[in-house]
Amino acid sequence: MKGLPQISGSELEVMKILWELGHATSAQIVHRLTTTSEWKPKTIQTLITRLAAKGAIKAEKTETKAFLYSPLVGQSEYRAYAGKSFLQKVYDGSLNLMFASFIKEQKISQTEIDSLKKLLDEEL
Amino acid sequence: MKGLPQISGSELEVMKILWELGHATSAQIVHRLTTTSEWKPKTIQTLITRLAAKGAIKAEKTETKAFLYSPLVGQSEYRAYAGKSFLQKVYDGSLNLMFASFIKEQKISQTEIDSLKKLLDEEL
DNA sequence: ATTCTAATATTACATTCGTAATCCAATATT
DNA sequence: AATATTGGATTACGAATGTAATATTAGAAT
Repeated sequence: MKGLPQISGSELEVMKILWELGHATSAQIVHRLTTTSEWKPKTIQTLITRLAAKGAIKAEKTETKAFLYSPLVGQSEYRAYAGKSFLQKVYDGSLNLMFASFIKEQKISQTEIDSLKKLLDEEL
Repeated sequence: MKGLPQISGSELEVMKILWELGHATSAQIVHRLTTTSEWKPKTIQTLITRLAAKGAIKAEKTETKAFLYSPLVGQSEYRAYAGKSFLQKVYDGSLNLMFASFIKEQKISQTEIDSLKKLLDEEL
């Protein structure tokens, strides 16, 4: 049971794409991110490279020169870890406190409230 | 709508003490943190100084040489901001997704479930 | 008044992050 | 084959962070 590699905010945007697509070439990633962000292609390349160096994604050789990248860290795995860290860091681990805070701060619709209550009911 | 100063993880530990005590001298902060952490006094001093430089806390002159430090950023203010950022960054803003994730990941007791449902009911 | 001490201020230094640019090698094009 | 293009590797560089040490200065003690 090791700790996940540290994934920075910018890097996370790359991860999101890989989580969505399953795998992608750097050209695909660059294409997506240049339309949704202000990053230059080289910047995106750097993020990809760093993620690979950290072991958060793997780069597979293909017949062409381009690698095919895929996530080695799963999104829910990441979310669980990030959530736990956040909870610990900001709320000293108190889930209730955190929920209360979120419910108070974010305006939350009746439909959302209902669906959350349903979620809680299922949790038995 | 300001934009809170960026508070790092280590710095946050100092903030927590000030939030708890309302205000404190550096000696007090150092005392607390040297017992609960491995940090050297000088390290803690640095954190205090940086927080002051960032405008997260204020340093008031007293009759003695020591300053009295107090938070300029409130804990709930911080939590609201940190929570919103986390939600956006990790769940792309979906509160439901996040809650579902937390409920699934953290083992959550029946009492907690009940108290959360109560919270949701109050939210009308 | 002089010295000791404790608090603040200044400086340090490696790592990570954001944000790229340059260099190099392997295909695609002409 | 010669060249253009493109993907990957290497290098860049400042800001923030973690973690402190050294230097200075203002009160405390003698």
